Amino acid sequence: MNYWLVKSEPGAYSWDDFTALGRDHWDGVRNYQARNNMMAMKAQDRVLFYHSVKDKEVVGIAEVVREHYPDPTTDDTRWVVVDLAPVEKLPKPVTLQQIKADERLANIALVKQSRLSVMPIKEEEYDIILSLAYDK
DNA sequence: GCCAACGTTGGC
DNA sequence: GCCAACGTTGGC
Repeated sequence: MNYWLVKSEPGAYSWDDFTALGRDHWDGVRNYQARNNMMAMKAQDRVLFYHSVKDKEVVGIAEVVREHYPDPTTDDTRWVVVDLAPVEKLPKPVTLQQIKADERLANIALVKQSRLSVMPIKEEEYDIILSLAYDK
């Protein structure tokens, strides 16, 4: 089991949009590093759903339900999508501020590489983020 | 709304 | 193959 974090601007595509659909393909990734991360995703991997720009917080957990396949929104064969389904909404969103304030999370890509939209998360880091979501 | 960081493109 | 110009992302 691997762990990931994906970003979306809530104005463009929010957690609520995602849960309303129940399942959706994650399209529009046009960055090689992010694409490579998606290609490494396996069914059942856990994916943190992060709202960028406006909220700047992790809002929910999703699950990979279909591994990568060609992006149906483009003819360009370089790009792929995965299918994700919501698992649960976090009882309390974990803000970027909280993540930055926690020294155990100092090395996650969300902080180090702010422009990457699909990134791997270590299991320990995933656990820490969930503990922040559930403890407070 | 601004701008820093960074990825991509294209001229040479 | 280098690098300047340009576009985009996302935090502030």
